[in-house]
Amino acid sequence: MQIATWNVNSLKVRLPQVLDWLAAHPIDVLCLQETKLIDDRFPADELASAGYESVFSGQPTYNGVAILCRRETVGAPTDVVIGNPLFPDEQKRLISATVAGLRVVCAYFPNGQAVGSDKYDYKLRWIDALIEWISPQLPAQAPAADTAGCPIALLGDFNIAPASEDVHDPVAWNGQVLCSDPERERFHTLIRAGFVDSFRMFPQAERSFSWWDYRQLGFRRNAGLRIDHILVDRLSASRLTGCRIDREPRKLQQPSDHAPVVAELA
DNA sequence: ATGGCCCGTAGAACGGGA
Repeated sequence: MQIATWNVNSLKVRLPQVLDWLAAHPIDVLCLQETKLIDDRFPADELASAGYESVFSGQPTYNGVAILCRRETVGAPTDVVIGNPLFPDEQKRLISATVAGLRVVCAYFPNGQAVGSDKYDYKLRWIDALIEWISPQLPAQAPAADTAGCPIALLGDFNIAPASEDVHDPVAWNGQVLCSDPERERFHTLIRAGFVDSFRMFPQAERSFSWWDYRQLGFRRNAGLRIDHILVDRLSASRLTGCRIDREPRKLQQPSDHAPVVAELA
């Protein structure tokens, strides 16, 4: 089973690339962020024709998330939850559903704009509420515990580069938004709670990133950040057979500034 | 040189992204 996440920066613009990518890769579950589409305009029919059932939560202009499920292999998503019940929010950044026994949480973390700004404060509060909401959904790690949840994966654009190795220029980015200690502490709180960073379960090339600035020839210079992640519970992590960032879509004409991340579960 | 690009909403610039 292959699960993936991709911030498409407008699904209207990127739909042909998404369809091409899905046709070329056996992706079973694809989480999208920044669809930037109201629900009435979500291309559910085109995706269904391509074999994917989708659930989505959008708004005009900004944000928007979706989960796409390959009908033939995993069927339609069930038990859909929009947003975080612990954090009422006008911004559409969170959707979760159960797919073939896996709880899939698709998240578009706030950007935060600048350390100390109101948006940064919102980002930290949003993440705190996510942690409070999702931690109890993790399967119990003690074998005797009777509160075990189902396997769970948290995929999305976290807007956090967890460590200096995830940053093309750690000195320039030191303490900046996406790299600040409070953000990284929250990422590690998720790890301590029982999530595993799929990407770091496997050997990876140095300077592996998932986002590159459109400006300054960011992609050509590999001046990027690794901010898109696939976290899975520890038991599911033992089923991982690989995790990779697919840079190919970033090379296309009119690309998203993010590349998709893919993890494979046995 | 603190901005360069891209997207949506506009129907010109501007907010937002990261």
